[in-house]
Amino acid sequence: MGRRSDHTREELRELILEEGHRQLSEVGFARFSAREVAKGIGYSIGTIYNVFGSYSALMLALNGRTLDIWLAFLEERLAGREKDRLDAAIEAYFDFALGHRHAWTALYDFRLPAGELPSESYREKVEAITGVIVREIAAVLPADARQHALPLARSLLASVHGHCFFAINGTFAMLGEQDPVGAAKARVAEALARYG
Amino acid sequence: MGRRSDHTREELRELILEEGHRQLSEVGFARFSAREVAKGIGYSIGTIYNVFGSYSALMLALNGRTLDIWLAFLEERLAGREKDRLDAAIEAYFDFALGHRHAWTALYDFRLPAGELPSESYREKVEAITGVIVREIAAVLPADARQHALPLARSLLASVHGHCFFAINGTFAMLGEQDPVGAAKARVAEALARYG
DNA sequence: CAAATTAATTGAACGCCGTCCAATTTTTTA
DNA sequence: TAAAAAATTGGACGGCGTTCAATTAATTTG
Repeated sequence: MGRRSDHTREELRELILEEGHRQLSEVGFARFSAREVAKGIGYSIGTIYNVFGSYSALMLALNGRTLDIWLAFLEERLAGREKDRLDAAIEAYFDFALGHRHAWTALYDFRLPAGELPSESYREKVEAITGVIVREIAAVLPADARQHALPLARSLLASVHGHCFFAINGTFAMLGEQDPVGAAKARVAEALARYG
Repeated sequence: MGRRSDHTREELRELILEEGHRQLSEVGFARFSAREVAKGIGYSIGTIYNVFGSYSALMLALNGRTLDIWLAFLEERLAGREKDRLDAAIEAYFDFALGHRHAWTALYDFRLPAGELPSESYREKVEAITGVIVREIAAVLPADARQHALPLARSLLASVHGHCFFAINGTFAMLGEQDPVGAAKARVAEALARYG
């Protein structure tokens, strides 16, 4: 088969990302393959390479999509919430990771080959999620401590991430921890307590 | 070539682990291959399978070796230290991860296929490292708060892990965090302050 | 000591993978 | 309508984990 006009380049890109994310969510990073995505949309492997150029570019785009979904999920959980917004954000972190286990895990399992850098748009997505946490932390800090919101947000994100990661990869189960979410909330509360 | 007697089964196991860990540390998990290890020790791929049975069993043994080295590293850093032992442990966490980047990363990049469980000996190694932290936390807690040492240790390990992970995978760099170790120490100190 | 048995080792074969690219076909341009 | 450009294919390549029949050496048995 030669040139087709079933889809524009943009449609094709969207088709691949849609099917790719579906498959990634289903089989997980270790079993994910670009060839299988091509099969799934009825195109050949070569077409994936036409559109994305490489496996890492595809993975980065898929992880970008996960970040998009994650951000939307987080904002939705916070929307309209009056009290305990940070706790809600922590719960959302865990719920998203547990509910999209494979996609979430792929965010960290996939590493760019040495020398390659994440695109600007990928960085923006990561920063957008961080931005939500910065905003929520700033909101609970006393006015004279607001300048600590960004460093605190980065650090508390790391703490929550560690708890979530151990919950998902089995480390906590191995060590007998039964309430990872509660532990994460406690650590965040202690950090904030310092600023009165 | 048929049966040889160059090495006993135990020697062969050790040979494979030695070379495997060397290669894993050099090329990282994504590029690591059992075939290449076989080449490295002058045996065929079949022999690796005779000794370990599968790729996951080999990886688990290699990660077990990393945990052994990590535990020894941690204990050595703490040996003879009088003050700020927990801070020293946190520094050791980061220093080990940074100094053995590929091996440390492989501990988390490699996931057992669904259904397989880590061996008892692997669990013991993880618990041994946790045990060090439990001990150090218990030592700084007031006597009437000692029962919190284990849950606190699990949780603070997760926090420190999150910081270390973000330091190594580039998330912190992306977000402008310049002092991951300092942030981790601050979070741990705040958690302990509560029992102060 | 010789013959039979057991154990270890090999490497080709299989079906995957990411990657590349010459050939083909359609669309667009001239 | 002819020429140029763009898109799509799928075979080829070298790699991977895994399996296993064949081979060879060590060990046991008679």
